[in-house]
Amino acid sequence: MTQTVDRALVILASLAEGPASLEQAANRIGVHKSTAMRLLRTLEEHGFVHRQPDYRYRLGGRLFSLAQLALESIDVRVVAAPHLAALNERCGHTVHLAVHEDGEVTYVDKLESRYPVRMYSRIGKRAPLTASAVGKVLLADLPEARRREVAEALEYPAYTARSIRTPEALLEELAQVREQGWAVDRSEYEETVNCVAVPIRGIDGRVIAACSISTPTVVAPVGTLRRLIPDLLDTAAAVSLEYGGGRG
Amino acid sequence: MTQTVDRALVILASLAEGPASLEQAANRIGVHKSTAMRLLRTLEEHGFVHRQPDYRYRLGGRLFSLAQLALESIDVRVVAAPHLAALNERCGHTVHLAVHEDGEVTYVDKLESRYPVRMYSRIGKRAPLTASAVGKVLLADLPEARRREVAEALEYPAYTARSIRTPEALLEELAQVREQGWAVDRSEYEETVNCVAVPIRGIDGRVIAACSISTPTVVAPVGTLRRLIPDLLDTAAAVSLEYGGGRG
DNA sequence: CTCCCCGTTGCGCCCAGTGCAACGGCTCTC
DNA sequence: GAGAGCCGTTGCACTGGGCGCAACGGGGAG
Repeated sequence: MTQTVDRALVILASLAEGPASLEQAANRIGVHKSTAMRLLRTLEEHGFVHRQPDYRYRLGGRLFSLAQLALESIDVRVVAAPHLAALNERCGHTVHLAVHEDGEVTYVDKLESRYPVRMYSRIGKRAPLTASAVGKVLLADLPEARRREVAEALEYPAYTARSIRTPEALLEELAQVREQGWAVDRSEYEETVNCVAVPIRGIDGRVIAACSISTPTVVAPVGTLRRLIPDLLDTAAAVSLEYGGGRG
Repeated sequence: MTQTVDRALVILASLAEGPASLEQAANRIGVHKSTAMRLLRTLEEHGFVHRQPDYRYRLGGRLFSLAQLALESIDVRVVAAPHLAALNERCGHTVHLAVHEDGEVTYVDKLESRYPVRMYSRIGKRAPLTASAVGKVLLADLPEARRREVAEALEYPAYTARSIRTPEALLEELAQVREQGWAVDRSEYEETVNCVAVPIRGIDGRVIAACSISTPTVVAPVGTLRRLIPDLLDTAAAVSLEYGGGRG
């Protein structure tokens, strides 16, 4: 679109192949060296390229700080919304989007079931990490040490007869979740609700959110819910991909 | 320097504060929204910004791939050279710059001692990881698991009477190196040579190279060498800082 | 000392980037 | 349901700024 910016970005990308002198850089994008110099100077002023003592240019530290900030500033909800809507359209059940926040699960988005019997929840509602499918998915991705630390610190109330009651049991289940790539909640929080969840991953591969389908036990037994996992996984994959900007 | 590129980079940096609509972005840098749009489009074509489903712009995945590539393409030698020269000027001893390569240490730069009795070495020379101060520094930064793995795989020849002979002894010493931030070699490779080394860190904090001062034992005992450590640490810090592009 | 290489700078041309204004799809309101 | 307002998009004419050229200068090699 705009020629100048276009050239500047091409020259920046070309530096990814390795440091270059002024003339090399100019040749790479086919412009006069004076033009390349002005572009590189501007990039340098902003820290996107760095000048080595031998006068060659290389990629600069600003790229790192920006990449770091980008990870934090991205809003998952917006990216996920249409995909969740499509999933909800297909299966008709309650769909949730949740993130890990202060030792609890927070539901940041929700689409209502089309079935007459619905489970209660709302956006902003919080749930225990120990007794929800989304909680397990979010915990399972933590590094081994941190996972153990969190598991030890959590409380394990008996929400139902099936609730997980010990750190050991939780860690064992998390290992399984890591392996199979999805988690299930069989009436572990509310007696009448089952749930399956899958991870949504950020650009760096880390889990940033979890996406789930929840159903009252009277509407769908766990077996029925399991058959929805492929669709759920596809949805999460689509969100992860788009969230990554297609590149990365 | 060039107005267009300058504006594009400012708009890019402003997105680090969070996603923005077209008008917000235009206001942030004080240009007409049509101008901002052209800039953002160009940035988008190159993947530096990404458009969310709600039409807002956020930082794009290209930043991550570039940041990744930058880590690999940076040439430590060029950045370190003047600092090493200054260090050599001050202390008069042999100064080395070394990196970890294929299970050995490779000296990538060297400045000669001003003393008549000199140790032998040259750029490109390789040395064992187990019996050199630079080797210990480079090993000490590896993650725990990888460190143990490498330690197990290495050989432990008796270069001298003081050479480290077992993985256990090496790992114990590496723990100390991690703690104190520098490593020493007391005639462990060559009977007549002592050496102290410190790490040079990349933008991500990982050790990318090691810098050392080596002396024949007849010129300086270990005690004398230890007094040079602060200067050595300052030198390494200066290199690390410049290597990071001043930002990051 | 001269030559050569490469980064730097001043200059004039003209193209490309800019701001304006009109368009259109969308949502909210009455 | 019509109107209003918001915001992204597009076509256009102007001119400012980006462009290539050519000359300068410093450092290294022969």
